[in-house]
Amino acid sequence: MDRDFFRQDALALAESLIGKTLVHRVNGVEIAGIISETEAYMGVTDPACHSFGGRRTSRTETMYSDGGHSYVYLIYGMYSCMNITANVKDVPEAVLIRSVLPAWGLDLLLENVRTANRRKNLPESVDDMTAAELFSLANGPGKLCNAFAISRAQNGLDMLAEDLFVRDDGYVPVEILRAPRIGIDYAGEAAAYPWRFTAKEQNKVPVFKLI
DNA sequence: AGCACGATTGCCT
DNA sequence: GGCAATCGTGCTT
Repeated sequence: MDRDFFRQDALALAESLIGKTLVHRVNGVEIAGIISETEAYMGVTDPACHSFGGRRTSRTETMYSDGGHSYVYLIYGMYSCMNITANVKDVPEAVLIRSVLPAWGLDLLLENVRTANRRKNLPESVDDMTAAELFSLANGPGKLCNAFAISRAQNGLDMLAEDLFVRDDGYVPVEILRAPRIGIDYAGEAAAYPWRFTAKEQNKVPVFKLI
């Protein structure tokens, strides 16, 4: 991807990211998955967005960077949320990555999930997991950050560098569905805007065709 | 310095 | 379907 790809507004970027691959390189090992669910946060005019009304604090500072940087914050005191900044510098829009379909680096990904959930009885190997079981390891914003080892240590990274980035592996969603965003009931009428994008699922797994 | 609450998840009934 | 876990953030004092 190039810088212009990320300089779309958040609504366009959120849709464009469905089917792209999110990659995190940890100690030379690549964890990667196909993005299957996103939400657009449209900046100063969006009551659900952290930068609503131009709010600019130490937490929201990276939202004001140029398109294509990571914005990672902590939610509910226990989970990280991974966003990618949209639009140009000083226009604080972002796209929340809500779900990915794990595709590469599955051994390390499973190990990350096991480390974050020591009490749960998770499979020891990916070899005997179905696609639906693999999908369940990263099908939520907090879960995918655990699976990808993303925390606030990864806040503000340039997504055009080689640590945490997006690439196009040729997967195209069979169909993109739109729905209201999750967990923003406080946002008034904006809570009903269809600014969440999902890849259509069949048998509990998002479906892509390889071009 | 204090406080209310959240772009969530998993476990319980 | 309800609810607890858990703490940084932003706003008030």
